[in-house]
Amino acid sequence: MIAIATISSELLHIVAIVIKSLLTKSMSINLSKAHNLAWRKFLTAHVLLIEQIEQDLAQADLPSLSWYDVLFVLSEAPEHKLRLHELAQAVLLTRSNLTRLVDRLEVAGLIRREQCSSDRRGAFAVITDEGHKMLDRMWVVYGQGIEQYFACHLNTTEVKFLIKILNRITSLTDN
Amino acid sequence: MIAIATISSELLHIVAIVIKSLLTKSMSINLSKAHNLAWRKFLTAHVLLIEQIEQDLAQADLPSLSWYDVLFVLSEAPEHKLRLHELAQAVLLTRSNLTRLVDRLEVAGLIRREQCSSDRRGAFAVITDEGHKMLDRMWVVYGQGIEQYFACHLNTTEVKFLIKILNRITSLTDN
DNA sequence: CTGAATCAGTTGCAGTTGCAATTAATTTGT
DNA sequence: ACAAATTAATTGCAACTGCAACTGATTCAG
Repeated sequence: MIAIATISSELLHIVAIVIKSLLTKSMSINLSKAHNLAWRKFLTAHVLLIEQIEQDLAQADLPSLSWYDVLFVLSEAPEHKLRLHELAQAVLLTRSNLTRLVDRLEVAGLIRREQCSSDRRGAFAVITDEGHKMLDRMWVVYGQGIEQYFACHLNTTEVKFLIKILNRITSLTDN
Repeated sequence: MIAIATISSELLHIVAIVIKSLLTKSMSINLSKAHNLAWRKFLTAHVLLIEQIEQDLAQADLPSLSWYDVLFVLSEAPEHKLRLHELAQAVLLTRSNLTRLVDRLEVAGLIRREQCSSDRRGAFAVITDEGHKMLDRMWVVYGQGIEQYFACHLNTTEVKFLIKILNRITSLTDN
C-alpha cells in the first residue's frame, strides 16, 4: 500500500509536469502567425500615427499630445478640476511624471494648482481660460489627425467591432 | 458691369469661406463619437499592454522591448546583420536613437558592429550568439505576454479583421 | 490617544529621447 | 574631374521618463 501510494504520488507529480508543459506548448501554438502579425501591426500603427500627429502639432506650434490629454480630461471633469492623483490615473501617467507635466502646464498658464481644503496634502489641477483656448486650438489639428490617419479608414461597422475588441483587451488586462 | 464683377468676386470669396466651413464641419461630424472612442481605446490599450509587458520583462530581469525589436529584426535579417540605417527604419527609431541603442546592446555583448567594406561610412549591426540566447529568453516572456494580454482575446476571424484594418491604417498613413 | 502604516505629492538621479549640429564618405551635375 | 549636395553615423544638449527616496498629512489598530 505504501509503495502504491508513493508511486501514485510520483505519478501525480509527473502528470502535473506533463500537463504544465502541454499547456505551455499549446499556448505558443495558439499564438498563431496571424496573432503575432496583428500584434506587430498594432505596434507599428501606433508608432506611425502618434509620430504623424505629434509632427502635425509641432508644425502648428502646438504642444504635444500629453498636454492635450491633461487639458481634455480637466475640461470634462466636474468644475474643470481634478485631484492630481485622479488626473494621473485618467491620463495613465505615474504620479511623478504627472507632477512635472502639471508644472509645465502651469508655467504655460494653461492650468493652475489649487489647495484642497479637505486634505491638506492634496492639490487640484484646474484648467484656465487659456487652457480651454489651447485645448480648442489643439483639437483643430488633433481631431483632423485622428480623422485622416485613423477614422477615415473605418466604417461604422468596423469601428464598433474595433471598440468591442479593444474593450476586451483593455478590460481583461486589469487582472 | 464693374459693380457686378465686384459683387461676384465678393460672393465668390464668401462662397469659398462657407464651403470651407462646411467642409470643416463635415469633418468634425464624420469624426463620430464612435471613431473618437475607438481612437481613445486604441491609445489606452497600447499603454496598458506595453506597460504590462515591460513590467513582466523587468520582473524576469530582462531588458526592454526595444532591445527585443533590434535582436529580432537582426535574427531575421540575411546573415543576421543589417546596416544601421536599415535597422533604424525596421524598428521605427531615429538614427541617433538607434546609434545609442546599438551602443548599449553592444556593451551588453548582444550585438557587435562590423565595418562595411563597400561604404566606409557605414556599419553593420550583427547579432551575436549571446544575442540569440537573449532573444530566446525574452521571447518566453514576451510571447506569453502577447498571448495572455492580446491574442487570447481574438479568435481567428477577429484577428484577420484586425489585421485588415491595421493594414489600411498603416499603409495609407505613408502619404 | 498614539505609534505604525498608508497616502498625496514632490524631488533627485540615472537613463532615454528628440532635435540640431558635426564628421566623414559617397554621389551628382557640369 | 571636382565642387556642391546628399547620405551614414555620431555627438551635444535640453527635455522627458521611470524609479526610489523623501516630506508632510491622514488613517487605522490596539
